[in-house]
Amino acid sequence: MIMGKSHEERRQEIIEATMALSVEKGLKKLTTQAIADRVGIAQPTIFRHFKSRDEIFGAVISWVGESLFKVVGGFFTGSGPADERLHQLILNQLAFMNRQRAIPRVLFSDRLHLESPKLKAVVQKMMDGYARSLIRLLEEGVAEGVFRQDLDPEQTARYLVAMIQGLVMRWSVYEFNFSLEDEAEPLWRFLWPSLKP
Amino acid sequence: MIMGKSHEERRQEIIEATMALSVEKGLKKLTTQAIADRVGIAQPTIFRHFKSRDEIFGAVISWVGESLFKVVGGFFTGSGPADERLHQLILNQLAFMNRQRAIPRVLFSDRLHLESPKLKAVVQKMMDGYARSLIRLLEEGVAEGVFRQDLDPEQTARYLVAMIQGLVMRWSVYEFNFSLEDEAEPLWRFLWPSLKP
DNA sequence: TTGAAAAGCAATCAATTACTCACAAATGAT
DNA sequence: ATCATTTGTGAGTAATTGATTGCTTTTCAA
Repeated sequence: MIMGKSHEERRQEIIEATMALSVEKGLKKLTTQAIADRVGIAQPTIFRHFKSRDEIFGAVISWVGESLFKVVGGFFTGSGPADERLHQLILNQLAFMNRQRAIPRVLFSDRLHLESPKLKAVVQKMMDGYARSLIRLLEEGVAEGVFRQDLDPEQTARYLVAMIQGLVMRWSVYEFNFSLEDEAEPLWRFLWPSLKP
Repeated sequence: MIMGKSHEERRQEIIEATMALSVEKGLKKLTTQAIADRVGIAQPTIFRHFKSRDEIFGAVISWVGESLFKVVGGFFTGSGPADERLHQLILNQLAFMNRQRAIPRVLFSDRLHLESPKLKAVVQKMMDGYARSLIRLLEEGVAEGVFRQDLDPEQTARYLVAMIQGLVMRWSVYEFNFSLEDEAEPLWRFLWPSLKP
């Protein structure tokens, strides 16, 4: 019997295996057995490190959310003109998702939402926080005069989130067969006329 | 034993029960037992009318797709200025989805896509046909001069689809707690600056 | 060195669920 | 009216899968 890993190391291995499998196989085949096989441990050992299957997904969601916030958080509160920060935000967010393919499979999955009200609440809380930061950024831009004066920040934030989420879902459905990162600049050029003063 | 219904009637009942349940409970609880209970028949009777569970979903997808095309098809090929047709298309499509809540739960569900390659192909074929019609409409608008001359029809079609799909997914995740139809006009006003000449 | 705690596993449970089968009841064309 | 076809059902099967249990092995601090 090999027991090289500590509790925390194993937890992280399980989280990473879960994300990798969500990309490769989708959530249907994401059984505790499949995760255990991927990690190289027996299926019941999973439950030494997580109380339940849902707890694994919860940990994955938290990990992804924190990673995403590390990447884009700076643009919400950083200095510089709001339009340029929004531009960079979209660029960096799509580039991050381009690397972290588990995001659409786990975070944007309607499956998790409808199966587990608890996980749904976790995701919604994250999304709401993201939306609030985006609204603030848009408000700053309107005040600075770099966006349309009659721009509705809440509405615009909804549309921006919807657009990005729709794009990412499409990218996921098409098996990631195009570069999400390369889509960022054209998207910004398309959106800019609706934002500019 | 009551056997009032013909084969076709039962099939339709099963399709409608499946759609209703997808709205109420999501796909997780969408078992053949639940469908049978809803229709008021025994669970094995389901399999007198459908060869498999996937065949039910296939029938639902086809039915929804045909219904949607009946509503929006006219705007693709109709007469009149392309910008006004696009405007009406978005209005009518969101109004239709506002009534047919099963669409995001079934058609836009990543679950079906990843679970059944066959159903995924059916949905993608429908989506591709929709996108092609939209591209043609945009091309006509550019030729008419009612849209920007440097507008890229394929790219714009992708963005429009992504935006609508993102909005509808959000609406579904939030349990349909706002009117999708009321979102259509503001959405059009937001998008128009990116389309107009 | 040692012994309690942690990490591992084989075996198994319990629940779920799509699907089958043998047979009964209803239907409808002749 | 009759009987072949269709529609229906209760009972059961096989497969999947999250989670438990009892026991073994490894780890590591005292």
